[in-house]
Amino acid sequence: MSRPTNWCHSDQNPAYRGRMSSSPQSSVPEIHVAVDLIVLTLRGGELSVLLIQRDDEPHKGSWALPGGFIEYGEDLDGAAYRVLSDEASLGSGAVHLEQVRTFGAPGRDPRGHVVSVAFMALGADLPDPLRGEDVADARWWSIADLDGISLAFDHATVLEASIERARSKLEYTTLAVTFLPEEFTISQLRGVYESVWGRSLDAGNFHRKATRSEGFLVELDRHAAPTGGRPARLYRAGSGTSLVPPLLRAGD
Amino acid sequence: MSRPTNWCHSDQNPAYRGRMSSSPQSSVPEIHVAVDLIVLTLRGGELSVLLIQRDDEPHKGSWALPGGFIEYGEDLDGAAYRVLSDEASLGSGAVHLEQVRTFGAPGRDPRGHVVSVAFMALGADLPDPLRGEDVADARWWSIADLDGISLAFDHATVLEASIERARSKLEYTTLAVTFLPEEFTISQLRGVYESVWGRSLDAGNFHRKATRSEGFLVELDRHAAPTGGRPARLYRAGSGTSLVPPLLRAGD
DNA sequence: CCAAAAGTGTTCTCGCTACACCCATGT
DNA sequence: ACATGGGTGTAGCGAGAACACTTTTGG
Repeated sequence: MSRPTNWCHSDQNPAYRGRMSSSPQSSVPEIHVAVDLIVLTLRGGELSVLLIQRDDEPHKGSWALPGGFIEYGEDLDGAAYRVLSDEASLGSGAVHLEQVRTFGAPGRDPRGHVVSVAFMALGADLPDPLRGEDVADARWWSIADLDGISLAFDHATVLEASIERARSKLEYTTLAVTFLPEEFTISQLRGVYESVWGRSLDAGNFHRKATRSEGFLVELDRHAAPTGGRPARLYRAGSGTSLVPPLLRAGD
Repeated sequence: MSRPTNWCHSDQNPAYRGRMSSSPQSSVPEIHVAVDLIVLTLRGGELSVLLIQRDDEPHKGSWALPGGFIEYGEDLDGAAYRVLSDEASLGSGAVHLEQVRTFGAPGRDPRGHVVSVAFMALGADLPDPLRGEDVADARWWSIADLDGISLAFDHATVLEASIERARSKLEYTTLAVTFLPEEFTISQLRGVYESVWGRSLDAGNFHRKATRSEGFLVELDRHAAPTGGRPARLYRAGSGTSLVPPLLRAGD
């Protein structure tokens, strides 16, 4: 990373010299680094996000994304997993974690300059959150129900960017399986696409495209319990990560 | 931003309380925030990146990406533009700037924990860099010539991620025009795709697809000076940003 | 007239859509 | 039997690839 060449302040700010001592003598306030988590799952066929109601100023009473500061020496992913486990009681095996973008406008947090790395976490049927400290409430929100709600900080923007990222990645990656349990049917997989994209897909065509994408699915010998019709074959996720050809959402 | 809810350290570290005072009393060293720039342009039909040869430890003598620390209160984009102007003498009008990803592994800089936001900057026929302070050398490298070279820090990874991002975005956005001057011909545009993707494209088919993509190009009444054949019509960039249908690189 | 680059036309193929149709189960 | 969801077959359409062909310039 960094500091490739002329360190902009290397000759002005002692904090940037040598081994980066921990206490700069200057009175310049520090920039803080945080992670924000956009935890997405499907609840009853609805794409849903985990939000927390703030119990402190600023934005007291507003709904916000879970997040927290990064500790010195901690990996970005590690911090995201820690927040996930602290605030959503989710182990690292249960979710797919992926960096979305970093937000660092100086005015986004009224208390100071906070640079926040947004992480998207996708999981299958995640449990109801435990209420953490300093939290008035915590619960899953269906994306559709968030229309009139205004989120704290710039979290509406962050959430919007993450959802669009997820929608887009379903097209050309095998990301959809992260919304499902270990074993699943093609119908369940189609349900993921329909829920995330908000449109219905032709069952027959979807079946063909999904089963023919190299590396997407592994066929099992078992079938799911029937739900009023022919029992569906079970599959698990294949080893591939990219979907060729892609599964496009374009066609109206 | 953030700090949505239970601030992980809000009750332990005074720096995270109230208005975020600038001088924590604890002895925990600070995390520093930097930007790294992947400046890409076309030089003689070759996709090229601006690198700087380090004049200080660590990695003294190695080639690295230009970069610098973010100042308190400074926007991420603003910091990127500042580094661009300081180290590459490029004004903000000349380039397209876009965030790629943030790298924050604690061991990536031996001097301390530096979280670095990578920005990709694309421009048309950018000038040779001026040599900044603390820089042994600075020059354009053709991507192809970098094969055996090992870059400082984790910059090889950062560069690789950026190039793949650029290649991919040419498919479904109008990003290619940022590599060209204000007015250009379809052949020049095709040359961008060929250089970045490293493969040749059918001139006729490309012409049709480019001119028929809504919002991609604006046709001008003038023509370029002929180069041994029929003079090519001039175009300038249209107002659209996404390319529908996309221009895929898949075929062979 | 010839070479070379800019554009246009044409054919073939392949993937997707729509929808008909058969399969396997519960009631 | 019939309803319901799982899965396959198939005709038609539309976009891309390959390449022939026309246009417009310079030598």
